[in-house]
Amino acid sequence: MKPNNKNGAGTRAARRAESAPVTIGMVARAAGVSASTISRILNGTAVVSQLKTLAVEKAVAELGFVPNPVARGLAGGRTLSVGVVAQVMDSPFYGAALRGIEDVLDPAGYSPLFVSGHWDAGNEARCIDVLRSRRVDGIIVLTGRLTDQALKACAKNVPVVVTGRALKGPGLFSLDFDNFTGGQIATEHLILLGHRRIAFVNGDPKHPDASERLRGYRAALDAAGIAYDPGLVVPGEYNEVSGLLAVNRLLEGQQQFTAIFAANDQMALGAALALHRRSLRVPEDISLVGFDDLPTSQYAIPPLSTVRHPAYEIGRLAAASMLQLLAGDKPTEKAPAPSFIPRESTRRLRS
Amino acid sequence: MKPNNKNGAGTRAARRAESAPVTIGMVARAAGVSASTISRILNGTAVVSQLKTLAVEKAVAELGFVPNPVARGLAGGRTLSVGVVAQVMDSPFYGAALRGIEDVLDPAGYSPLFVSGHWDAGNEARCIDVLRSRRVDGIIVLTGRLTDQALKACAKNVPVVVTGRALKGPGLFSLDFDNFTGGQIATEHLILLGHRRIAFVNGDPKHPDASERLRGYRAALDAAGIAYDPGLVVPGEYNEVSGLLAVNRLLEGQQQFTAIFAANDQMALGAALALHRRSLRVPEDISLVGFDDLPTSQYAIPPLSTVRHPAYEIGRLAAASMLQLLAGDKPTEKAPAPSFIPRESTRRLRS
DNA sequence: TTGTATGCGTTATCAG
DNA sequence: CTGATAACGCATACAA
Repeated sequence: MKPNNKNGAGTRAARRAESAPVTIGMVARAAGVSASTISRILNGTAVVSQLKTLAVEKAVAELGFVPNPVARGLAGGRTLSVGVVAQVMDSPFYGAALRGIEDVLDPAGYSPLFVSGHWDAGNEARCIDVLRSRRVDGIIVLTGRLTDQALKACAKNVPVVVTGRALKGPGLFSLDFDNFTGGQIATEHLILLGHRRIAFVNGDPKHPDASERLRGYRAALDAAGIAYDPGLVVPGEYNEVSGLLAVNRLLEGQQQFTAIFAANDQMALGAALALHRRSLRVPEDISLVGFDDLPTSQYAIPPLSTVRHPAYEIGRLAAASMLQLLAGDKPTEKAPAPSFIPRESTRRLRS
Repeated sequence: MKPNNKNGAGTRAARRAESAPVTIGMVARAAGVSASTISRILNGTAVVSQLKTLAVEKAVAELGFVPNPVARGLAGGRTLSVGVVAQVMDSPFYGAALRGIEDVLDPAGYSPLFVSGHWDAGNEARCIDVLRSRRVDGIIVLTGRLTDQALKACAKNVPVVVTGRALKGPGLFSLDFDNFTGGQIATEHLILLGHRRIAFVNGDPKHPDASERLRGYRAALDAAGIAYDPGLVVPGEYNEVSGLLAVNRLLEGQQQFTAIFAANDQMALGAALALHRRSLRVPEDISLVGFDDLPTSQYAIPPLSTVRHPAYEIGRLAAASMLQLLAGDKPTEKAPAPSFIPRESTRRLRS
């Protein structure tokens, strides 16, 4: 009989006092089986007799055994964690997506590991390294700036789900929101209300979304036979202050316009304030539409007409796809189509 | 010469193709030293000769060796990760705090592991179990609903930093924002402007913050010799719609008031919309102040006067405190004092 | 100062 | 179907 060190309190283990770090070995002894059997039962790796299964389940329950994910990660390669590369944690848009991801991953027993890329390809690459070093089972990239190539390379080693682009491949799944159509329907809405001089506040050109939304804007203009006027397109950076500045520039440039389409809600809100400062009323004097439908947009004054970009839902779908990939299945999720949410910031052009 | 299995592609390792999972052993061979030495150099556990140190550093750089946190966690007990119990990922307030935490933890080599408690004590307890099972080195709890006792118990096993309450102890540090004073200065501001009928939109009573802010409101009233009128205090839930509803209730209740103090900005924004719907202008007819100073509040129409509650900064401080705790030091950080940010939603009562 | 042996808690491999 | 036994990659006590 070999000496069993059941006395606990080993050198290092002692640090983590009482709080019962029950190990698989303890369960094994309690149930009168080997550790391998426990592992097999818990993971469904092989069939074991009813008898032992019951005994083990009982022991597990009584001792309150919880497998150590760290050890599990080292031994088996699975850590039951998936990395999420977001860009900025505190953007209302990403926040919702993260919640969606968490809501799906959690019930499946997976933990998300969030890291921020800060809209920088190099930084995103570093994030991926961190995640991989932590042995995440999969990586979700929320609309990053990494090259398609980098993503494909990454997918060779670990399942990848990416939003904001179309890019399928082995171990790689993408969920692409249709920003083009989004930009189009927003513009069409304004055109339908009689507007012809429609300004566009562009998003950060570094974001792939932005150019698509602009393309949609131009397509709608084209379809309505309205000439594209570059003077009506002003740059922005997807935040409130840039929307405010953009409208100031527009106004100072003596541009004539009756409506503004901002490439996201945050800029639209900034634009609204700029108009307010000049005593221009929305929508009486100027119609305004945004993009994203942030939770706060419906409480803006006036409530903002916008294109719904369901971040929470996209987060859920991305996580669900990852779960499929992890299970060895081929994901079939599809990003929801954009839809227009008319509220009170737009109105028919007075003729 | 023992057979060195340098051929790579072992049974399981094969799965993670190429992408160089450089191990400490490979560096050891390359540098001509033992693995222990590498470990010692990387962790500063012991003094090693300049010569070997240089050789190792060179090998590490050339091979691009990155210690595997998983293995490190199993062996040493440290995972270089700290758990963060937030409540709702997509609240603008928590978003900022999370960013602050990440910004401090990341340079220190620690990864945050975010989990959402959803304002439920039971759920928070479960979150802590998850975090502990993942062997995080420390836990940051952002204003949860756990009992002080539960927190103290937890701190026995792992360092804990908690915001939103005063609760020091061994391995336990707290960062308490002064909500009382915050409520007080907001109310004082309105009183100074000549307002005496000041409505208060309360926060979710389940949040500890809310009652403190209310207490501050009452204290300011008292100090100014204004009688407290329960009819002017209406319940809210810390979100926009509840602020809107609260004001509706106030208006329908035929209450007379010239100013509103909402216990957070989100409710203040909802309140603003409710007033707008009734054609009551802010601040001409009603003055409005919020609490938190969300990034969007300065772009509200009109820009919202509010109490600054620096979420990002608090996140940073919490993370910094955790780093101290982890280093064996006693944290000395202190939550910033609340300050009032006058903007355009308040004005002197016309006499 | 440095290398060797051992262990961390699981999973995977291989005999039975 | 089941139990030893060997990894997993690193940190540490121990010996040198």
